Amino acid sequence: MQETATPKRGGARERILELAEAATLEKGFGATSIEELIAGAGISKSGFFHHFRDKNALAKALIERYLANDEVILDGLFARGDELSEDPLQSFLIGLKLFAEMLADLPEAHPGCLAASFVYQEQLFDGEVRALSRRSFLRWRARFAERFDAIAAKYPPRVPIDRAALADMAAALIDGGITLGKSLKDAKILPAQVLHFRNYVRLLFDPAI
Amino acid sequence: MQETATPKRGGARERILELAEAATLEKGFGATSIEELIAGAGISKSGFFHHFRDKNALAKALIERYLANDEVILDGLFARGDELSEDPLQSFLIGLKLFAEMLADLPEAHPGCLAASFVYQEQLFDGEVRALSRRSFLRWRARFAERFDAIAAKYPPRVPIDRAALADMAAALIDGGITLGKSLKDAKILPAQVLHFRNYVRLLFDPAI
DNA sequence: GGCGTAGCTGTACCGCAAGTACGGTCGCGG
DNA sequence: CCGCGACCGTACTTGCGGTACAGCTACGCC
Repeated sequence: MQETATPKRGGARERILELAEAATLEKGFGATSIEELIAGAGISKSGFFHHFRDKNALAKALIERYLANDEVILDGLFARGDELSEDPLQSFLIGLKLFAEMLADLPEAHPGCLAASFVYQEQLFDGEVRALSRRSFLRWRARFAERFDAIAAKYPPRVPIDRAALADMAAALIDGGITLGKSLKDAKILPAQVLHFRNYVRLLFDPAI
Repeated sequence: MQETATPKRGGARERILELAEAATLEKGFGATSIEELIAGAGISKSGFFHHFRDKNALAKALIERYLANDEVILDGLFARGDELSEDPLQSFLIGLKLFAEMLADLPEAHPGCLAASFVYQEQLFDGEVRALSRRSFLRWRARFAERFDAIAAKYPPRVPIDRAALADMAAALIDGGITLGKSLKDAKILPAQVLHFRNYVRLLFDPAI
């Protein structure tokens, strides 16, 4: 974690993205000025516009980075769940628990969901940005729905359910949990909601309960 | 739906709030310019600042109006649930169903949750605005938790639950459902999520399932 | 009937942030 | 040594939030 005191040549783009992500999650994209970013990154305004055509391009790069990173993390957790159990239900429940634990272990509250924060907040994003988060949501829906299919095939659900809606529930709960936690400044809300979702899945499928 | 062609004297404040709410939910508060509001409302810039000290005051008035309106609507639905059944669980389930039906009957997708849209998006709001939505969340948590107490007293839950976290789940699901519905432009997501919450409550408490 | 006040209009101006334009500099690989 | 990518510097335009005043009008109230 080297300080930006040294205006090291090269890598300015990465520094900008880092600063912009933190600032956006803290106070919103609109409230994050280019001037504050270039001051923090130690580059000039021309330097900024050399890397990003305009603020919109920054938003796009930001969310691409964010979504890719999220995907790696979550994939890792559920892959670990698959390693620890062959049962589709158990491995999914393990994945959820690992996720909740990871969230609970964050020193502060989860900084926020960039994708969600961009859903509100300006049309500006010429549709490209919205399309990006849209596709990301759909990918998660498909991925979760697939797991629910495998689970339902082995454990008939207690009540009939719509796999897509159940997958959406995870996304909605995570997003809403982040928002709620942010508003109430309570880091425990988000992991608690993930565990509630886990509990719901158990009540739906787990015959042992 | 009368056009604002007639610059009717009086009521400009109300017109501003109406326009500002729609614009904020569509593209964000930051992207909503005062100039576009006064153009739409047919008043001058001085007129705007006569009603609102600054943009922050507009945000505050906006969210006050929004939260009060929400409260009236939701209270009405759950009061109706209480009328239709004396059983705490049943009346709550009825309230949730009425809520889901109301959401499903909206011609378009729910326009969005102002409280949530203000959680991200600028520190600007001198804390007053954040405090408002914060208190609103806490009030809902208390109100729902009370109902869960009554329900749990009569129907012991299938698994131990935290009443506050369960109340938060409703808020998180609604907020996340709105966001998801907005992003995917699918009006059915939100009511589906409310019904999922209802389903969870049933699985937790209803002995008949 | 005079008087204040709410609800505006109009004009002029400031500061800041986004974005444009364009020329110059430095280091590195071919 | 040439070009190109990664910048720096300066200067300028535009739009928006916000300030500062001066004035106008309809309505309610003592």
